[in-house]
Amino acid sequence: MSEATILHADLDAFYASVEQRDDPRLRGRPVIVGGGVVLAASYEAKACGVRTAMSGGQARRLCPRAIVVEPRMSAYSEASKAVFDVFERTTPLVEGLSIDEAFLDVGGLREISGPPGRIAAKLRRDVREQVGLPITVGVARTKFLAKVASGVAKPDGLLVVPPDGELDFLHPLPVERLWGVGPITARKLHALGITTVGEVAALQESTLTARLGPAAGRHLLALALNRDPRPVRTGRRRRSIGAQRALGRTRRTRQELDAITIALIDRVCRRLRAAGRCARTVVLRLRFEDFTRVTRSHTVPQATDETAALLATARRLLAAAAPLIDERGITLVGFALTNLSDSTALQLALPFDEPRALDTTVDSLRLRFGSAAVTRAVLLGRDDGPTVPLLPD
DNA sequence: TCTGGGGTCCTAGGACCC
DNA sequence: TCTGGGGTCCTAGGACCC
Repeated sequence: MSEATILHADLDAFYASVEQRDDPRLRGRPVIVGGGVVLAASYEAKACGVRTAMSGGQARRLCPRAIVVEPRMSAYSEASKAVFDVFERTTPLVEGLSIDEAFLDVGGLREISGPPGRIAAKLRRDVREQVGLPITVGVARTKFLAKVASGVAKPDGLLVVPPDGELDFLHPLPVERLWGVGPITARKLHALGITTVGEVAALQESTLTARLGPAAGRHLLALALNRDPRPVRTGRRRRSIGAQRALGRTRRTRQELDAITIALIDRVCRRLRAAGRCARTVVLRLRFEDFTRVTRSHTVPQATDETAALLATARRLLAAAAPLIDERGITLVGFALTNLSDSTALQLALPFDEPRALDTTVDSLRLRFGSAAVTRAVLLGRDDGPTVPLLPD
C-alpha cells in the first residue's frame, strides 16, 4: 500500500484569526466578523454556539460578550497570498480549494524534506512564524481522507492517518463528516437508519443509488470505503466570476434595480478583465420574498470582456424576468459570468487610421485566432484613438 | 433583525447534427 | 413515414462548500 503523502491545509476561523492577529485586544476573546450575517467566528465565539452564516442577531444573543468587526476583505486576500507562498515553498504540487485551504502533495520530497508528518509540522510552524496564523493540517493517502483528517484535528492541529489505519479512523465518524454530505443527504441517510460512515460502507450500492441517485450514491460509497484516486492538480482555473446583492424586504423600482445591475456588472467585468478572461454566458440569479430562487442565463456567440456588451445581456435577462419579480417580490439579485476563456491581447501597429486597413487586419487576425478571440481593435498612438468593438450588437 | 457573498459540480431535457 | 444511436451545446435547477 502506498504512503500517506497528501496534505490538506486549512486555516482556522480564517477571517477571525486575521482580525485577532492584527488587533491584540481581540486575542483570546470571542470575535465575530460581519454584522448582518456571521462570515466567520473565532473559536472563543464558536464555543458559545456561534456558527458561520448565522444571523447577526442570533449570534449576539448566543454570545453577548462577542466583539463584532466589519470584514476587511483586502487584509484576508493578502494573508491568503502569504500563506500560499509558504505552501509553494513547501512543494510545487499545490491545489488551492478556496481562500483558506489547499491540498499539497509532498510525495517526492522524502529525500529532501523528510517524511510527510515532519513536513506538515514544519508547514504549520512556518505559517505561524511567517504569517502569524494558526493552521490545521491533515495528512493521508487520499485527498478526501486528508480533508476529513484536518476537519477532525481542528483547531490548530495536525493529524496523520497511516495507510493501515484508514478505515479504523473513518468508519466511526458521523456521515456529516463526509465531503459532499450536507443537510439534505444527511437527512436521507438518517431515514435509512444510517448515522456513521461505517454504516454507509456496509450498504449495497443499489440501496444507496436508489435513495441518492446513481452518481451521488456511487460517490458516497466510494468515499465511505476511502476509494479516492484523484491526484493533486495544480493550475486549476476559475470557471465563473460572480457578484450578488441582497436587497432586504424593501420593494425596489425598475430604476433602482437597473442601477444595482449596472454596479454588479461593472464589478464582475472589472474582475473579469483583471483576470485576463472573457465570458460568453451571463447568469442572472434571483431570490424572492418566499425564498424561492431562479436562475436565467443567456449565451452569446462571441466571448467578450466589455462591460457594455455584458450589461446589455444582463438587462435583457432582467427584463425577461420582470413578471416573476413583480409577482414574488425580489430579495436578492446576482450575476455570474461563465463559459470563460482567456483574452488574447493583440496590439497592432497600423500605419494610418484607415478603416480599410483596420478591417483587413482584423479579418486576417480572425482567420488566425478565430473570431471569438478577436473582440475589439484599438487604434494605438492616437490620444483620441477609439476602441472599435467588433461585436455584433 | 430570518437569510451573505463567493464559488464548484452534477443532472436532465430539448435542440440540433451526423 | 417511422426508426436508431451518439454526440455537443444550451438552459434551469439542485446540492454542497467556505
